[in-house]
Order: sequence, then C-alpha cells, then structure tokens
Amino acid sequence: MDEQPRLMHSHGVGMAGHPGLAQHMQDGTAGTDGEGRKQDIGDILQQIMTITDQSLDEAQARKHALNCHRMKPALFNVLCEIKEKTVLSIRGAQEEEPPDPQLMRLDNMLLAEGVAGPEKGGGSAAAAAAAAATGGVGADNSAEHSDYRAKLTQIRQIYHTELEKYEQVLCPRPGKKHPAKACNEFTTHVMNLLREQSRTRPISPKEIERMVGIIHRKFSSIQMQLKQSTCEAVMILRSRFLDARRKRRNFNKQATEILNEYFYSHLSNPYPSEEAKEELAKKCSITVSQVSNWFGNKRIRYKKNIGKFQEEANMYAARTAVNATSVSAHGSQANSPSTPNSAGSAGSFNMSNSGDLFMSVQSLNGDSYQGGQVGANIQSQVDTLRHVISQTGGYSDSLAASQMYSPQGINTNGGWQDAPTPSSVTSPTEGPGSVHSDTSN
DNA sequence: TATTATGATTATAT
DNA sequence: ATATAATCATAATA
Repeated sequence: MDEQPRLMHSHGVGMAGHPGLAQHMQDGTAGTDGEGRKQDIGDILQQIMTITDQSLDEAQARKHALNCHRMKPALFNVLCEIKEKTVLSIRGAQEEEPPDPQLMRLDNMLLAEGVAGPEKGGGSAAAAAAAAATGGVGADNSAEHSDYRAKLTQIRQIYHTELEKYEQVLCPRPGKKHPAKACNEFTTHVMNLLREQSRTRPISPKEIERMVGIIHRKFSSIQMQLKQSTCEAVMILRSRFLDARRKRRNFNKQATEILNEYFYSHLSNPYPSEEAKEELAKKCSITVSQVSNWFGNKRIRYKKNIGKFQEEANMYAARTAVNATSVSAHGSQANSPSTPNSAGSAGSFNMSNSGDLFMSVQSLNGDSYQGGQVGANIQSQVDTLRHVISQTGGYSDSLAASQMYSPQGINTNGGWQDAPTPSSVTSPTEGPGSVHSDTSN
C-alpha cells in the first residue's frame, strides 16, 4: 500500500512533460485551422517521400535540430518509460542461462584431442597422446601418422582462427588491452548505432545492454556450432586414421617370433611381468599395451584350442630347447632319455588333461639340470623341454595332438593361475621377471 | 569371395 | 589394475 503513491509519483514526474511537448509540436509545425493542417500534413508526406533526395548534410542538420529541441529529453523519457513497460513484460521468459553441459562436453573433447589446448610442437604431442590413449600404434606407420597430424593441425588452425573471431571479452576494462575480436567490434558497432539512434527514437541504456546480451548469446551459439563441427571433423579424422581396428597391421615376423618364443618358453605361467613386457615391447618395437594385448589373445586362444597350436608349440619349444641345450652343453642328457619332465613341476597348465602323456616325469628334474646352469631360467627350460619331449617321446604327432586337444581338460580350475615355482629346484631363479636379453634398463 | 588369422576393444570379474 | 571371454574389424589366405 505504500508503494502505490510512490509509483504514482514517479509516473507523474515522467509524464510531466508530455502534454507540453505535444502542444509545442502542434504549435511549431502547423497553423491552427483545418485547412492549414491538411496542407501541413501534405508537406510532411512530401518531405518523407523526398527524403532520399535530400543530401546527407541536410538530413544530419535536421536530425541535429530535432535532437537539440528543448523538449526532446522529456519526450525521450516518456517514450522510454512506455517502452520499458512493454519490454519488461516480454523479458521475464528468456532470462535463464545455465552453463550448457553440451558445450562443456565439446570443450572437454576438443581439449582432449589437442585441438583446443595450447599448440604443442606442431601437434605431434597431441597426436601421440591420442595414439597412446587408444592403445597405441607404435613407432611404425609414421607415414599415416604424420598425415593425421597434418590434418589435425589444419583443423586446429581453422578452429582457432574462427574461434577468435567469435570470442567475446567479458566486461572489457579500459585499462586492459584486448585483441580486436570480431564479436567485440560488432557489439561496439551496434552499441554506437543504438546510441546514435537514441537521439531520434527512444532507446534506453537498459535496452542497449539487453541487445548486447542478445548479440553475445548469438555469438555463443555460433561458437558452439563451430565447436560441434570441429568435433565432428576430428572424429571423422580419428576414425579414418587412428582407429587401430580399421588399420590393423600384423606385427612383423620377427616380433611374432619373439613373442611366441616367450610364450612357449613360459607356458606354465605365460604372464610376463611389467618389466618383461617392456623388454618384449622394446625388442619387438611395439608398445607395452600391444604386448599385453598379444599375450591376452594368445593365452585365451591357446587355451581354447590347444590342438591347433600344438605344432607351433612344438616348434618353438624345440627351437628354444636347442638354444638352451647348446648353451648348457649337455643337451644329450636332457634330450635323449625318456625323461619327460615338468608335468609335475610346471603343473598347472596342460598337465591336467594329458596326465598319461607326461606322467612319469618326476624323476628327471632332480637330475643334473641345476648343476651348472647359472642364470639360466630353469623354469623356461623345463617348459620347452616338455614340448620337445612330447613331440619326440614316441607318440605320433597326431595322437599327441588329438590327446592334447581337450579344451575342457586344460583346466577345470581355470587355467594358469596356480602355476607354482618348481618345487624341486632349489634355486627358483624367479624367471618371469627377466627375459634372457640384457639391454639396458 | 568365403574363411581363417589376428590385433584391438569391450564387458565383466577378481 | 589386470585377466578373461566375447566380439569387432580388418588382413591374409585358400
């Protein structure tokens, strides 16, 4: 109830000049009788029709004259006030501006892809990071990689130049120097225009502010569009160049051999340690995660169908066995006697299904082996010997294979998990840790 | 062209 | 985190 009078009051002040002004206009522009007024209207219409013919100076002069009219401020106030009221009623609806989650998502992605972030060394770092993130193509395929990098750089450049255009400096301060952004230029231009127009039509500062807000929102949406299409472009690029599944390349023969060698010589526990993986990765010039992938695939596929891998297993076993025996120098003893070993010690893996095949093994491992061998990985030799023996032990290949082939039997308990260190050997030598190579670490 | 081999990814469990 | 199992998508092969 208090408010009423105040409101009325302020209204009253605003309206104060209204009648006077109207009256003045009437006085200034026309005579008082009907004829004169008609004549006058005709004049005005004529003026309007010919306004384009007027020179700019003339128009400016007229505008200036109007602007300097003594009643102009009053009229301006009134009209502004009226306008304000209508605008306010419209405004309430569109006032919310939450931090767009979609925009944040785009931002994050661009940052992750190395598009939005700071320029690093021509983008190679970003590309490398992206590659590593996907499990990493190695140092190979550098041709495709550089192609990808180039395209990514291109995208980033376009993105940045475009973004800069639409970037808006929030609350620019007089003291600070901002680079000229198109958005700001445009905003300034509009503001000047509106200010200029406010001399001839009612535009309040608040309205200008509002208009600036609208412009900024518009620019924001343009920015978002830009980000979205950049994201799309990057995704397409990625799927074309970096999706390793699409661009799968087999490892080279040598790498496969190295991996297989390790696998079959650690068959009882084919879980290379982190160090061993790094070692293998280095030797094969692939990444550690690729080594992990390889072993994961190998284990599961071997276990799934041992028969299929039997030949390969024998081959690698024989090979490493030859190496080992030639090194250790009593190959004959290890190899020849019918002392299939290992089933007992290595246990876990394929012993379970082929108990008959490997059964009588215990005896040998007591023998000789550990005697002279220094750092040799006894476990691995045991593994490889087992295969050699299985191959040469008097069963035909086919028989052995068919017997071996019993996926179930492999391990009802699940597989390699329980592989113990050989109990019989006094010095475990903790094999899995180190491959026999000795590159720097 | 159909099939197999293979590296990578995903879902799930531990 | 790491392993397994299933699955995907491509490379290689018959």
